[in-house]
Amino acid sequence: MGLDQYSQIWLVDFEFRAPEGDRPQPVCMVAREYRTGQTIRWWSDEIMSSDRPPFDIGQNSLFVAYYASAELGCFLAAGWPCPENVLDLFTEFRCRTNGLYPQGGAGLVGALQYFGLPSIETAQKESMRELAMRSGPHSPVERHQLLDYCESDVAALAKLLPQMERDVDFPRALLRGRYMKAAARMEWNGVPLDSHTLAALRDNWQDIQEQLIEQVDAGFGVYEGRTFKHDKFAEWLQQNHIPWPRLDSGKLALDDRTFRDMAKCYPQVSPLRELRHTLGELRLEKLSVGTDARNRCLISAFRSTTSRNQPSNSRFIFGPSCWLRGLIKPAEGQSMAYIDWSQQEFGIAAALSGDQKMQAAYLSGDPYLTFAKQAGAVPEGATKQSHPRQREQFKTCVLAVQYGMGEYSLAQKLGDSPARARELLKLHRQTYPVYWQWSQAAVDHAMLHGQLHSVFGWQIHVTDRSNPRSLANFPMQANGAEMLRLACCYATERGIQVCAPVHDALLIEGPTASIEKVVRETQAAMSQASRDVLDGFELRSDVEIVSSPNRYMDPRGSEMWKTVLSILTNLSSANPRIWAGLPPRRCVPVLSIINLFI
DNA sequence: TCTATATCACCC
DNA sequence: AAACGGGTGATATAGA
Repeated sequence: MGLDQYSQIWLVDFEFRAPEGDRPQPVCMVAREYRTGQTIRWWSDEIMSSDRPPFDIGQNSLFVAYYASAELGCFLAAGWPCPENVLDLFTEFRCRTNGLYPQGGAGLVGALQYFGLPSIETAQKESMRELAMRSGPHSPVERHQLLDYCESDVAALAKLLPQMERDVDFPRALLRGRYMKAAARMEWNGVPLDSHTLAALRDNWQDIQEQLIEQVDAGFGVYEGRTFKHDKFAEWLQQNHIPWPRLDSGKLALDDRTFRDMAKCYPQVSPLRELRHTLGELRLEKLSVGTDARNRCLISAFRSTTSRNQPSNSRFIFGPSCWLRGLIKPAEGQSMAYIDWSQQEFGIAAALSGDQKMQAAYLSGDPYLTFAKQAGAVPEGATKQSHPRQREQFKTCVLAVQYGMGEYSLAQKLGDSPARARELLKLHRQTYPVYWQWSQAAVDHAMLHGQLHSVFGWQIHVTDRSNPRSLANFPMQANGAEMLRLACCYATERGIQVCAPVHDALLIEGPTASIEKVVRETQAAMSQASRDVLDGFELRSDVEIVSSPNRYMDPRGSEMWKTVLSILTNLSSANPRIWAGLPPRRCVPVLSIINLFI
């Protein structure tokens, strides 16, 4: 298996405009056949007027690109069918060098540098990219320049491929390439948002902040504009004779936990705590929203060391605090569903370790309570309702084990004694000895062989800087990422409108009339993906459906959503132009809103 | 005045 | 020595 199985190998690069949040607009494309050197240069008019690419994309051809989801996004923009076989050299470079942190990064320039190949200057690259991004027509000279630049990237691919070919793990590389097609499709779809409310929040963001600060800070005087000043707070503490914990660095400890603990003895700091919390949550300026009111951003496939997607937290709607997900809203006649695997990492650990008791716990439907039963901590007949506290503790313990948490951290998390944490961890070890052996064996293998890999070949190189807890967690997280990718492939290939992947979940969309059927199909895709990764072991999934005109709401964020929206309502009653679509309401003093959620 | 670092907060 | 895996990003202060 290798390049020789293909009759044609096309190296392809596009230049395109990608206005914030909008779909890519191809500017030009260069494609070169690897062996013959036949080169095709197309400008956007040729791209957009053709219903297929000017080269073969069938079974016997290989499509090669660097970060293929971008090229495939241009395919979608042109209305072209996607290539059968995709080899993405970015992904393969990431896989090959994962954990080694190559000097020049994982971009095309970095990869060339890694192999000692010459590349064009980063500065020149920047200026060309700007030229491509520029709106408006390009002169013939500019066209020529851009096509030359585009071709230089294709030439770089032609130099990179022979360097990388020998180490490309072929069938598996194509599986990763296949995901790039799904990624392009999801980036193309995006997540529908309530642009009206988003605009209102954005427009009034400063006012909301200022009003909140004005009301609360009157009693403190620790803000300067919208900035919380450490030394002013120190002054206030001194005046009020409140001793405050400090960090090792000597600075005041200002995290929410400290505030919470201190509020127990000094309740007068509570309003400040709530204010800081609320202000810290208001981040929506950089959310990337297209002219069609859909949230779109780069999924950044294979960015993290475990091969997870890593979209920008500020641009992606699932990045910021979960109350902002209230902005997710299906268009008229449409429904959406958030479908996530139930206890995915626990299930992966159970399946891959072969620990029968752990598998039984997973299959019971409530792994946490079953763990408690297996450990003899609760009676056989215990339920979520009868033993909520016990269940919560065993749940926390399970999650802690997956992250390699020690007894002291677990004790903190539990709000219980280190002795209790030690006991829980011991119970886990006693109940699931096969899992613990398997986990230790993985870490040993990593240390001995200097690498660790997932079932479909995503690998990490182990260095002396590698953290044993990271290595222990790698099998769960990396195989979870494999599973998600497979599910995205299956779902998008079946024509399901996948809006976004969220690590252990898919957000999908469909007509309300058929949403239940689409959900079933997606769940089937996710089940299939779990069986494929876990050698037949099937993971369940949970579904949350929301239909127009309702909005998506994460229960954890619903209070916050209400609070912010009532402030907005309050502002709009003072100035109706702020939010024209809203019915008039009685004026609610801002302070009462804050008190309400203290 | 600009940049680097530390700290904090959030996501799965 | 630290003791929670994988991340991104905002903010405030210190330092150049």
